[in-house]
Formats: sequence, structure tokens, C-alpha cells
Amino acid sequence: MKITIRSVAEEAGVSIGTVSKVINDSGKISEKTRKKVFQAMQKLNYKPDAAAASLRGKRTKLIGLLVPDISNPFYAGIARSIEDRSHEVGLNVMLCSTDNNTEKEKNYLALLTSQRVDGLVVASAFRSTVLLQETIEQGIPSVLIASEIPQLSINTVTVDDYKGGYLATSHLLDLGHKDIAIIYENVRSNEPRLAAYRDSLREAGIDVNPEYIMKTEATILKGYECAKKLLLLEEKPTAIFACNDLLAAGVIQAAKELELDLPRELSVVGFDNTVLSTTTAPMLTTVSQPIKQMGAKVVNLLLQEMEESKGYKERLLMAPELIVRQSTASV
Amino acid sequence: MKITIRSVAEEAGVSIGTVSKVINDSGKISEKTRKKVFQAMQKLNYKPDAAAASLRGKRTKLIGLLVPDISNPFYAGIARSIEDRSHEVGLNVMLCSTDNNTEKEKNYLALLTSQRVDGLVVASAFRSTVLLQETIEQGIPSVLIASEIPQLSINTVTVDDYKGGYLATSHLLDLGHKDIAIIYENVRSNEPRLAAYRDSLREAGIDVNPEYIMKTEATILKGYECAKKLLLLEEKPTAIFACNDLLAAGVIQAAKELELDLPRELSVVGFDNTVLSTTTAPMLTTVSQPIKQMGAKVVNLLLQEMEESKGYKERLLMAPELIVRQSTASV
DNA sequence: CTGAAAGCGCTAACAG
DNA sequence: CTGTTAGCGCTTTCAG
Repeated sequence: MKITIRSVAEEAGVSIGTVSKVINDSGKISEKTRKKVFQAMQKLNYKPDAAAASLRGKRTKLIGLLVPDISNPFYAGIARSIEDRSHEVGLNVMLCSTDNNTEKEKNYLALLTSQRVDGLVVASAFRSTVLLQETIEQGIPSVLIASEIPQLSINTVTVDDYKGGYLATSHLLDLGHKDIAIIYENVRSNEPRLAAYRDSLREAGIDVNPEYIMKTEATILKGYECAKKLLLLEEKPTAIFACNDLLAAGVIQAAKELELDLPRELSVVGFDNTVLSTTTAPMLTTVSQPIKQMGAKVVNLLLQEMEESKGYKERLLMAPELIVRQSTASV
Repeated sequence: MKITIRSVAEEAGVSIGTVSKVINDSGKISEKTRKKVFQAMQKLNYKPDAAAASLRGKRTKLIGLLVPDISNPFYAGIARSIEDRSHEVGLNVMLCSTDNNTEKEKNYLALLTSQRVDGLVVASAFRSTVLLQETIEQGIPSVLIASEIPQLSINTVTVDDYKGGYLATSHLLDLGHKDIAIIYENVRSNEPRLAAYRDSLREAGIDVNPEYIMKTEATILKGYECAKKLLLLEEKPTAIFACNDLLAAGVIQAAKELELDLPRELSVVGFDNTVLSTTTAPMLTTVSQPIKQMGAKVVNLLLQEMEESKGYKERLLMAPELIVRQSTASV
């Protein structure tokens, strides 16, 4: 037998309305009946049906999390921090790995809409902006994390990517490097990093060599392949700025295979400060994002948006930090 | 205005019953009305309310995934494979990181129960077995992955941990090592690994040195700390079997700090074959689990259980594989 | 303070 | 083939 609010009401000898009130702590209930009801719930091991409640207009307490790939350590970290904060405030996270694939993004959005999620936090790229725009227009509170979509008016939490790119590049410059290459991913967050790379070089009076700029996907293998090409160039770079740690790990693999002495013959800096950055040898100099805070912030923002949509949107730029380890040295 | 099944019915000029039938592809509907209804749904951008449907006895299409920590690369991989298979069959995953903490496990279980999830896949330890037992008794189909609870009659998918431990230890033995230490985690899956370690040594006529057996938690730092102790022993081991890659990464760090030449002066083997195993230097020899298949299997098992509970339970032991890289060498 | 009753959006008989 | 209707478990007025 299923046990419902009715079973509890019978057990406690009150009406279902009363039970509902004690569950939701609404209305006025005498201490005595409250106790009776609690006992009945306890005894029957009653768990309110969230679906039924949401049908009557209550929140579902569900939020959707769209990331490119949960098995990417950076997004796993993001997911963890979002999950922690969410559960603190009684929200449940539905996980979706999209591979930044428009088709998957679309499917997940449909699924999440059907589940009537209370909100969305998206780290997925949404190259097809309209998709996201539509769901936002349907009134689903949404927040972006670690990605930006300038065309959309939406709350956003990112690290200051330009600053991060600047930190990385100028660290290399300070070390005396002039031949600095960059490997970046085709996602929006990497654009400011690239721009900062360009600006820093220019500032230092160095012409940027187009051969030193490579665009690819965020995997170790791709990082390896790009680095191979770079290091086989006539005039090979003395430093590589990899726009995430996965890429950087690949760069290190390639350098080792070519028997370069790191960091003496090649400096490498990464981005994200994931677990990987302490396991590589040499350990990776990288730009860290305050993942913990970003996750908490993004959930708070979502909560705010769920309560009452303020007229304006916020765009939070968290401060990145350069973590100097052993993969960088002066030329 | 909210758009419901009623709006669609009006738009299409049919009854809500008819609309329901075309949505669920049940009953007999003429091609013509089906088309009309589809058009109406399209036009209004209608998404059925999953909560309402579940209230009427349909599945919620929600499953809960309980892992110790999603930011641990091994569990992130597991999560990804489960997620992929789930979405293939129209299931949505609710993510919960428990830290193997009984209190959190309890909260999540309550949350998931309230959401009326169709099933549970658990990789979390559940040191307090009753907790899980209760929810299973409430009839929620559940499956275990990468963990076991012998007291519970429950479908289980794990790698053959004993075999894995055997593979790792005998590889070391074959290389001529006699002083082999082990660092393991206090979770059930590690017990067979430890047992295999013991048995293999005994088989080889080697007394197991109790000082060489260390129990700890699965983090790089703990691996580092244990290895430090091991390597500072009077008679230090020439090889260490770390029961997961995180631990192994820590061991490598410690060895480097002590300026040991790897693998000449110390062989290390890990377990799980996560991303970490290719980023360490030397690259890690490790035991791989077929994560992709395990995730798919576990979802299939859950599906089966959801359809109709067969009287018996399955316990799948997948074959582990030793991946020899550069962290092991003969003494 | 407590109970009765209406109805959320949908599915599943059952009638026609 | 299609429409009508009775709830699913819960929240929320509104009376008492």
C-alpha cells in the first residue's frame, strides 16, 4: 500500500489539510497536533510526493545542470561545487553532459522542461544561441557559469578570462620568453584569453606569429597533437600557453616525447588548476579559477532569480590567480 | 498563460484524451488527427508535464546516482557512462555526491524518495547498510556499481577486484620485487584487492610485512603521506601497489620528493586507469576497469529491474586489464 | 486552530 | 477511432 498524505491524516486522526500545513509549516497549528502529525509521519515513514506538490504550483526543487562533459575534471569540479550549494538549499541537480553538441543540448532542454525544473545552470557552449534564448523566454530562470553568451541578457559567473590570459602570458614574458605559442579551445571563454595573449605580446613589442596560434578541442590528445606541430616548426616556440590543463598535459607529453628538457627548453602554462596540474611532471604552472566560490555564487544567483526576477542581470567576474609551479622557467 | 494538454486539444480541435493518446502513442488514432495534434503541439511549443503524468502512475523517468565524489575522476567517468546510457533510454540522472558520509546518504535518499525516482544506482559506500536496505524494501529498484554490499540481495556490477589485485601484484612479482607494499582505501571494493595482494605474496613464498599495508582515504595527499612513511622505513619497499590512481599519483609525488629514480628505485602500480595515469611521469602502470561497459550494464540491469523484478539478482564481475606503462620495472 | 472541497495536468478506462 | 470522466497526491482558499 502506498502511503500518502491521507494515510498520515488517518493515523494522526486529523484532516489532510492539517497534515499539509504541518509539512509546509504554513498556517497556524497547535503544538499538540503538530506533534501528533510528526509522529504519524515518522511511524509510516511518509515522504511527500514532490510531483503532486509541484502540480499544485509548488516548486519542483529540481535544477538542470548542463556541462560539456562531466568527465572533464574542470567541469566535475564545477558540478561538485554547484551540487554542494544546491543541496544546502534543498535543490536537486539533474546532470546533463552535452559535449557542446547542439542536438544533445536540445534534447536535454526538452527533457528538463518536461520535468519543470525550477532553474538552469549552464556551462555548455550553446553555439546555437536561440535554443537557450527560447527556454529563457519561456521563463525558466537561468544562469551561466564559466561561459558567456554576450547576446543574451542573463546572469553570469565567470572567471576574468582576459585577466587570466594576461596573467599567464605576462608571466611568460617576464621570464624572458619571446616565442610564445598559444593553444586554445573553440569556446567563448577562451576568446578573452586569446585576446589577452595578443595584447600582452603587442604591449611587449612582439609581433604575434600566426603559426603560433592553434585552435582545437579540449582533450589531452589534441594538446599533444598541437604541441607536436608547434615543436616541429622551423622556429619553434620556447613557451606554450595552453588554455586549459588538459591541453597542457598533452603539451607536456609531446615535449617529453621529443626529449625536451622541461622547463629549461620549454615553458608551459595551463589554465583551471585541476587535479592534473599537480600530477604532471614538472608540476604545472597554471591559472586557477575559484571553483568553489563560483559554484556557490551561481546557485545563489539562480535562487535570487527564482524568487523574483530583478529587472537587471549581473555579470560576475571572479579573480583568477596565477599558480606558479615547475613547468615555467626563464629562457 | 501556461500551455497544457488542454490548450493543445483546443488548438487541434480534439479532446484532451486524444492528445494524450498521441503523446503516449497508445490506443488507435487516425493519421490525420495525429498530424493535427502534432502540429498544435509544435505551434504552442507544448511540453507535457512529467509530474502530472507520474502522478497518474507513469514513471518519473528519474534515476538517482549516488557517488562518493563526482570530482574524483574515476566517479566522474562512471557518471558519464551512466548518464550516456540513461539518456539513450530516456532516463534523467539526479546527481548526488555523498563523500561516503552516512548523514548525506540519508538526506539524499530522502530527497530522491520524495522525487519518486524510478531507480537508484549507487556507488556510494553505505557503511550503514540498513539505510540502503530500507529504501530497497520500499520497492525502489536499485543497482550497485563499483561497490558491493554482500549482506544485500541486489544487482551488482563491479570489476573483478580480486583478479585486478592479482594482476597488479603478480606483475610486480614477475618483475622480481619481493618488498611490495600496498596502500588501500577503506571501502569494500578494496578488500578483494588486498586479499589478492596477500594471496599472491604468500603463493610466491613471501611473508607479508604488516608495515607494508596501509589503509587511508582516496586522495592524492593521502597517497603522498602514506608513501612518505613507507619510503622512510628502515627496510623500504621496492614497489608499491596503490589501490587507485589518485593514491598512486600521491606515491609518485612522494618518491620524487625523496629523489628516487622512478621506476628504477621504486615501481608503482595504480588502479582504475583514469586520466591521471597518462599525465604522471613516469606514466602509470595501472589496472583498468571497463567503465563504459560497466555504466551501460548497470543501467540495463536497472531497466530490467524496473520492468519486472526477476526473482533473482545478478552479480556481474567485469574483467580488469593490466595496462603496463612506465612506472614499473624489474628491481 | 481545523476541516471540507476545489482543482493542478494528466492517463486510463469506458462509452459511443 | 474519439470523447467523457474519474481520480493520482497534494496545496489552498474558505467556513466553521
